[in-house]
Amino acid sequence: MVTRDVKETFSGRVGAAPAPAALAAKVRTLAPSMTRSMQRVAEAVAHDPAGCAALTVTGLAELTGTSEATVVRTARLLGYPGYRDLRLALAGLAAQQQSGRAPAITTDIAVDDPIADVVAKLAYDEQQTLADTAAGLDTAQLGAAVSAAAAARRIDVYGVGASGLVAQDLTQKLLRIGLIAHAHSDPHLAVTNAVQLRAGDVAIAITHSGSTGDVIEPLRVAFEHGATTVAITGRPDGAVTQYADHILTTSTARESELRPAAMSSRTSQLLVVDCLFVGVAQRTYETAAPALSASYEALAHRHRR
Amino acid sequence: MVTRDVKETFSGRVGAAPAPAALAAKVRTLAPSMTRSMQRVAEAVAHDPAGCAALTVTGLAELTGTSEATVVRTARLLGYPGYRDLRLALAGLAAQQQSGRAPAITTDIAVDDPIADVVAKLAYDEQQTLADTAAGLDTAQLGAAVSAAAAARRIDVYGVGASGLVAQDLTQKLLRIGLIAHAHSDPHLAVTNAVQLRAGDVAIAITHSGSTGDVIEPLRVAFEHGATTVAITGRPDGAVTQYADHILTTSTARESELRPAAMSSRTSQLLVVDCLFVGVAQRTYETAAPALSASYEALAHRHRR
DNA sequence: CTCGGTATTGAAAATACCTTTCAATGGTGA
DNA sequence: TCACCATTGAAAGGTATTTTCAATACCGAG
Repeated sequence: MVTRDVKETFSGRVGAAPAPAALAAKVRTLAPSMTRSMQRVAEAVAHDPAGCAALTVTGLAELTGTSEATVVRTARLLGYPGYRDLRLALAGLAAQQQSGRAPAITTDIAVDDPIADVVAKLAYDEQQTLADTAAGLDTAQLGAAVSAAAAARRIDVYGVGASGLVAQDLTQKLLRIGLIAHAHSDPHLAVTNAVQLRAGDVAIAITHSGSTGDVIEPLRVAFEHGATTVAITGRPDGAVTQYADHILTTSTARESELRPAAMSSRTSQLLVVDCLFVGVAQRTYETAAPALSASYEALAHRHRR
Repeated sequence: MVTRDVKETFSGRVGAAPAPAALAAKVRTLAPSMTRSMQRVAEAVAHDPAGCAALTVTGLAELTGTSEATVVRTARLLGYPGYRDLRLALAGLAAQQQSGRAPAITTDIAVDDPIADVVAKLAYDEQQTLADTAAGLDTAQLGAAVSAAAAARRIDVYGVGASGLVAQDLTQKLLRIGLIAHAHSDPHLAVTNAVQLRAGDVAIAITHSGSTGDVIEPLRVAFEHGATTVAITGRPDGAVTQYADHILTTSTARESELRPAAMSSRTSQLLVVDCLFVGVAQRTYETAAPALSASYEALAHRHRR
C-alpha cells in the first residue's frame, strides 16, 4: 500500500455540504467529536453568528481564548474549506435570523412543569429536530442510498435498542412495496445473515452514537462481502462510517434528564428513514403503487370484520 | 500651510450606513456618481449578489474587466469599509433571497419530485402533524393517564403493525425508569396476558383506526378485569374507546399514494407516547432519575469497549 | 489642434488576513 | 512510571485585500 502524506487541511472535514441555516444543528451534531478548544469556538459561533461574522480569525481566536489554527480546524470540521467561508455562511445566517423568525429559545423540561407545558415543549423540540435533520441531510448521499436500495436484490437493516424499532419501521414499509427487506436486532443473526449478502445487495446500519459494535460488525461483514452499505447515524465521524458507502446524518438535539437522547434521535432517524422509503417508492413506482394499495385493501378488510 | 498625504482610503465613502438589503437601490442611487469601471462592478454586484459573494477581489475584478483597486473603490462608495465587508453583506443578501423563496411544500409528494423536495415536504408534513397533535391533545385525559401509569403495578401496551413499534417504544422507555411494562403485538398472547391484570394495573391500546380488533380485544379483557384502560387512537369515536377510561387522540394527517397513513400517524402516536412517558417520569422522579442515569452509564460502557 | 491640468485606471508594492507547519504540552493507557 | 498519541498555539508561509503611484484618458482653454 502506498502511504501518502496528508496535509492537515482536509483531515477533519466531515460534513459534505456547507450548511446554510443548519449550522446550529451541525454544531450540536459534531460537538461530541470536537476537542475542548474547538467546542469553545463552535459554541461561540452557534451562540452569536452575527457577532462572529464580524470577527477575523484572530479576533475569534482571542474571543474564545484559542489560536487561529483551532478556529480554522473548527471551520473545517463544520464542513467549510476554511474560516473565510465559514464567515460568509455566518453572515448569511445572521441576515436570515434578523429578517426572519424568532431565535427560538428552548427551555428544558422541569420536574414540576404542568403537563400542558410538557406537551408544548416536546412538540416544539421534535419539530425543531425535524427541521434540523432536513436541513442537515445530504441529498446526494440520500439519493445514492435510494438508488442502491431501489435496485437491491435484498435489503438488510441493523439496529439495536431504540434504533431497532426504526429498523423495523423501515423494513415494514419496504416490504409493503414489494421489496425484500429484513430488520436484525440480534447481532449474531445479523452477522450470520450479512455473510449472505453480495454486490447489488444493500445493508443499512442505524446507530445514533455511531459506535454501537453490535451494529457495526454486521455492516462490516456486509461491506466486505461487496454489499452497498449505508449508515444512518448522528455521528458522521463515528466508527460505523468506515464501512459505509453512504452516510446519512441525523441531527442531535440536546438531551436533558427527563428527555433522553433516544427521543429526538428517534424522531430524526424516522424522518431519514421516511425519506429513504419515499425515494425508493418513487423509483419503483410501477411496482410500489399497486403493492401499496393492495396492502391498504387488506388492512381495510381486517378492520371491517 | 502644511500639505499632507491623504490616503485614498476614505476619500470616496458616500453612504453612511452599510446597506443590508437595500443594496440594489443604493447602486441605482449612486450609479450616476460612479466612473465607468465602477459602474460595471456595481452592476455585477447588484445583478448577482450570490455569485459575487463567492468571488475574491481579484475574481470580481477579472469578471468585470477591471482591477482590484476599482472593486475596492466601488465597495467604499457603497458604504463599506472595504471589499471584505461588501462581500459579507452580499452573502447575507444571498441567504435572505434564497430563504425567502418558498419551497412550495403545500403540494403532495409527486413521483417525479427531486429528492430534496421529498425531504422538505416530509419534514414539513411531520412538523405539521406534531403541531396538530399537540393542539388536539386533551391534557386532562393525558394527566389522568399519567397518574394511572405512574402508580401502576404493571403496564401492558397493545399495538399491531406500525402501532406495534410505538408500543415497543413506550415500553422500552418505561422499563428504563424502572417500571414494569410489556408490549404485545401478538393478539393471542395479549389476551392471555390481559386476564392477569386487575385494579391498579394499566392497559394501553394503540390503534390509528380505532377499530383494530387485535388490539381492542385485549383492551376489553383488561377493562373487564378492572384495569385502568387507555386508548391512543386517531378516531375518538372508534370501537376501541368503549373500553377506554382515558382517550388520547392522535391527529390524522392526510395521506397520499406515496405517503401512507402509517407515516404521520406514527409521528403523532410517538409524540403522545413521549408526553405520557415524560409525565410518568416526572411523577416518579425519585426512582426515575437514578434509573435513567444508570441505563445511560450502562450504554456508555458498551460503546466504549 | 495642442497643451496643461485633472480624473480615472490598473500594476505592483504593502499590508492584513488566513492557512499550514511544527514543536511543546497534556492527557491516557500499558 | 513511561511511552505514546491527541491537542494546542506560536510562528512561518501563503492568499486576499488594500494602498500607492505612475500611466493614461479625458476635458476645456488657448
